[in-house]
Amino acid sequence: MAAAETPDETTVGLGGHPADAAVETIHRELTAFARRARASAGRMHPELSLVSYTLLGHLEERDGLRATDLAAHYALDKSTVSRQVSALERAGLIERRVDPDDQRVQVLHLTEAGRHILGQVTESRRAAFRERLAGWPAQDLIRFAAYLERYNAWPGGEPDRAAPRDTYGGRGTH
Amino acid sequence: MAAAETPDETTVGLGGHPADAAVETIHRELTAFARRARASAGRMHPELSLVSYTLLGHLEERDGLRATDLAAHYALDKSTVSRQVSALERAGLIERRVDPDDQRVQVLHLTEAGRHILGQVTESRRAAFRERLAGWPAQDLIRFAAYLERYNAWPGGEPDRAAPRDTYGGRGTH
DNA sequence: CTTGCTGGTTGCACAATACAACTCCGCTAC
DNA sequence: GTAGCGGAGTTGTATTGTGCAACCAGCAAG
Repeated sequence: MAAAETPDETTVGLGGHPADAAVETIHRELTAFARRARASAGRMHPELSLVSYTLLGHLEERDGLRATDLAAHYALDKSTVSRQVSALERAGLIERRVDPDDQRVQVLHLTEAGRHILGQVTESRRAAFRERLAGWPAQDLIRFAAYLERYNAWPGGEPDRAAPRDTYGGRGTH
Repeated sequence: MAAAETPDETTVGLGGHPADAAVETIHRELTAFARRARASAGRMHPELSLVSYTLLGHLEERDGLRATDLAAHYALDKSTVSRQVSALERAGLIERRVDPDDQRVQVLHLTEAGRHILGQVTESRRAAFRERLAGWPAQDLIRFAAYLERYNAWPGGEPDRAAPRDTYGGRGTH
């Protein structure tokens, strides 16, 4: 799957090639998707914003993360995460516990309620996705999923813990 | 989390099958992407927010759209579009002209400045995407692009003009 | 002309976010 | 030890995108 070869920038680097158009399309479609994701997510579950949902989902996968981890993972400011986490805690969906090894650190855990809500939301979100993907051949689904994973896994894209994240030239104003 | 999988497989596949996992992955990855798109876009081009960029891009493709069209297309509230359009106009990137056939309607056009800026932003955004997609075989790029298009083209998803948008049925009075 | 619909704008509220200043804590150097 | 540095979180402040509701302005029927 790696397809590490194809070093030929020629494939993706030159204007006018089908591949170039593809990049353009990917760019546009992904952006369009992003534009809507938030809106629809909000409509579906007023209870859980897209952010909250995402954070919660992340916690479900890896219990015991620190706020900083989440911030790094999503390229969010710590303050944002802090507030989101506070909200989540206030809502009783997660718990913050001080790491015995390092008093500065707060380890985050999903509560039962959190797990429950997350389950519901995931279920209905998944249903929507499934509906949307109905009719797709399994083969395509698998490939699509793989592409997305590959895309998101780009180094610098998801600096999971201790990551440089110079992807975007650091602090911007690029 | 594919634990309690309700096997309504008729849709995309059979519970617990690779296809189902794929849907799950698509769901997760797409969401993760959405979470970041905005942030990175903002960092890259303070000049043009993701929304503005998107709207502008849309106008480039189809000159002479109405604000309502954009709203429907992106599932945004008309007020939001109205404000964005105003901003864009204030910035001299687009022009609003009254439709001679219907005085209520404002037809939107890109100005030269708008086209120019859009070109720049598109170029650098494309560069980023291209960098990220470098090394992908052309075949994969094309397929990926096609998948995304197919995904976004879902009937309820992009109600171009006259949109029922009952996709997400519930009007979560937020 | 009155009613009703559609496109658009404005007032208001709110959520998400960034940035900066600050507190706490742990670690290292003196 | 104490001082100072750096990392984790929190809080203050401002900005932006957003939706909803109320509103105004044309068009189309009756």
